[in-house]
Amino acid sequence: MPHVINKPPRASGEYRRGADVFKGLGHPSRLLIVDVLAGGEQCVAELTELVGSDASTVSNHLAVLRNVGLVTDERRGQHVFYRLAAPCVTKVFHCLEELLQARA
Amino acid sequence: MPHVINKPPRASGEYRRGADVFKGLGHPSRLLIVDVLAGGEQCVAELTELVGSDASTVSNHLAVLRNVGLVTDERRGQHVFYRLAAPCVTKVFHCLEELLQARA
DNA sequence: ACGAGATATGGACATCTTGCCATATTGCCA
DNA sequence: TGGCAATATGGCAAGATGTCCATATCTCGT
Repeated sequence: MPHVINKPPRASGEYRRGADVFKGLGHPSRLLIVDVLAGGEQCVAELTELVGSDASTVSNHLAVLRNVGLVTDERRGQHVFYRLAAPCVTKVFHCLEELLQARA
Repeated sequence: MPHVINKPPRASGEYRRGADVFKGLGHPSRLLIVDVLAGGEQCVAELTELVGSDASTVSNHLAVLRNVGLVTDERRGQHVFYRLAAPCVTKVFHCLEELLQARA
């Protein structure tokens, strides 16, 4: 994304796709989910427990994350397991930590 | 943020603050602005030109970015210059690029 | 094939977000 | 000081989002 590397600002379409990814991370519950998944895959039941919201709500959040490509799902038996689609998300968290730190 | 490093999932308050930062990046115009700022500070007039929206709209976007701590502003003469609050944001962009790549 | 547990989906409602307009505010310069 | 250019702010209407409930779908064990 950075035009630091590729001089001219990107086409608006790219910004929209990129913004959608960040929008996916822009909700406390989804951020919690992604943080948990950074530690390894989890089934929906477990995630629902951790988030503490209605199962349908969590399912919706997972759909959001799936739609923007942040996570992938795999059914095994009667459970569906979610995992991060790209391990790189972990690095994004480090950056976020830096940011929050800097602001304080 | 990652509980990969600091085992237990963080307090909900932290997730809210973190989510707010991502929410700040979760809009095409704001992402464009941040991308431009990654190349160096710019005044509002220039950013307004690049975004192509009403000046008040751009001003609002800048306020959002400022409120979550992503950018800082400095008045010099009749212009207000914005710059990234943390250079680390550039790294986040690299991660985003990786993500978009992986999904394609 | 049936019943139960686990997820997903669709509807309804409240809330937040976005964009533009009109209107302040601020700083420069004549 | 008056006026102009650059930003910011408040208000409003349209659209997007978040949450829950009810219901559908899928998988397994019996």
